[in-house]
Amino acid sequence: MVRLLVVEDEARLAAALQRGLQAEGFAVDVAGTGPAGLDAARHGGYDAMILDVMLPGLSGYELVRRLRAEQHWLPVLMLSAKDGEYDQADGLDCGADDYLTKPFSYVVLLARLRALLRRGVPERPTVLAVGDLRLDPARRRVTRADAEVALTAREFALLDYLMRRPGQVVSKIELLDHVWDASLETAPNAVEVYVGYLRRKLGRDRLETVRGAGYRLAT
Amino acid sequence: MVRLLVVEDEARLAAALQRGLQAEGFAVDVAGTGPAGLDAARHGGYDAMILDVMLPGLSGYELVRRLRAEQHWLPVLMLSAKDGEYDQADGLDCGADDYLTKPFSYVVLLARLRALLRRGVPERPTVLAVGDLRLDPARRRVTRADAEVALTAREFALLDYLMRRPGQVVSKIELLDHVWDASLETAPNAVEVYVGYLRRKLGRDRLETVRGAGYRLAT
DNA sequence: GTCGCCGCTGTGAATGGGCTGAGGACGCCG
DNA sequence: CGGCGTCCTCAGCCCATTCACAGCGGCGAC
Repeated sequence: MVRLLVVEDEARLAAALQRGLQAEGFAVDVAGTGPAGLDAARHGGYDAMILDVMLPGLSGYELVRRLRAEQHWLPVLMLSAKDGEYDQADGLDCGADDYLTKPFSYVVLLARLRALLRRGVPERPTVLAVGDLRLDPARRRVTRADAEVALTAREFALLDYLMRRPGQVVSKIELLDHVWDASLETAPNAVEVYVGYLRRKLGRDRLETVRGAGYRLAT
Repeated sequence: MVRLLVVEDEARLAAALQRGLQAEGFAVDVAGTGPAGLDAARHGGYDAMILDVMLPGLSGYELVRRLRAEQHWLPVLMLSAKDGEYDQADGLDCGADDYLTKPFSYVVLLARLRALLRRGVPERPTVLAVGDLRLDPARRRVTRADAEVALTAREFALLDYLMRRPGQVVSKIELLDHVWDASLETAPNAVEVYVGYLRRKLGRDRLETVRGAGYRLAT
């Protein structure tokens, strides 16, 4: 018997999901708020969780983040309204395993869910490694050629974001949106400043400037 | 029917153990690597595990540590090569229940195993150890370099939580959720205060502050 | 070469995260 | 009731961190 947890505050959608999934032979529990969902996920012994992003009390992002911080590797399929306010990378970054944009097809949901269950418990997210750089999100440690590098919170967040996209060009705007608080109005120069800090600590040639486009982490 | 799990990569020894123990009336499964052993131990419903220290993929120490961190209290009998690289205390500290040094007598193995099974599932986790700190959850005692340290209930709970995640950064929010009553609205400053108390009692450098992220127990 | 723009960096100010001493609230025990 | 131990809030301090600013340097267009 495969046990699922659905965390969704919209009662009609929650009920529809529950009925549909039960018809497929799953055992389904529903939680209607973020805190209730977090608690159930912690202690309920579920095989997977379907999680809405917009939730009262605690956002889906925050919920997954906390779950992962506590070493729970329950597979998570995230549902988001496609209002563009949040984007896909956000969900995956904070520890979800797959992602669907509302409105979604029920068949697609089922297929993704089955894929997730087949994959089983995601192996513990390993340290991120690019070249001789390592970044361990849980221990919040960064090493370069096995030597520890001390980073401030902002530097760490920036490097984290770049290391999840090695070789890709990331624009300053994108970095401001994701590494800095989106609401806060910060000058793009701040990104330049922090890239400068990272270059000093990690070596000049790790972070390439792509003039007019953004930055790229050398692979 | 008593079910045993043998985790041992040396095929000849594994086979010998399996035959011998089956002759004694046990049901015996064998896993040949650390990860396979961990997985079997988690889900296999065994009554006890015989575990080699040197394993491909995941050491025996690490295997037990993870198992205990997940609140599995399966009795574990550990086997180590006596090359002195690891010592007995290591094995016991990380959560094994008994210990044998290779080469061992089969009769002794059997006797220890029977003792372990008779004792039943250890009622509580064994002593948590990090550096020269020991914390015994059952007896509610903490020692530092063999000297007892008196802690209040809250201090104890906080240290307990941190010692189950050595080296990892734990945020104040997470601590409030787990060490304090989640429902209760407590200011994050309370965490700072109690970290201060622990530092006074345990030594200044045991608890590292990771600014903007949380705290980390030095390993 | 010249010009303009983009990015880099040293300086310094404001912020706010974290630490601590003081003390109030509460429960327990004599 | 008074003393004691524990829990937790509060306010003030310290200083690492963050970021704006402004001047400089270099790249690319022409």
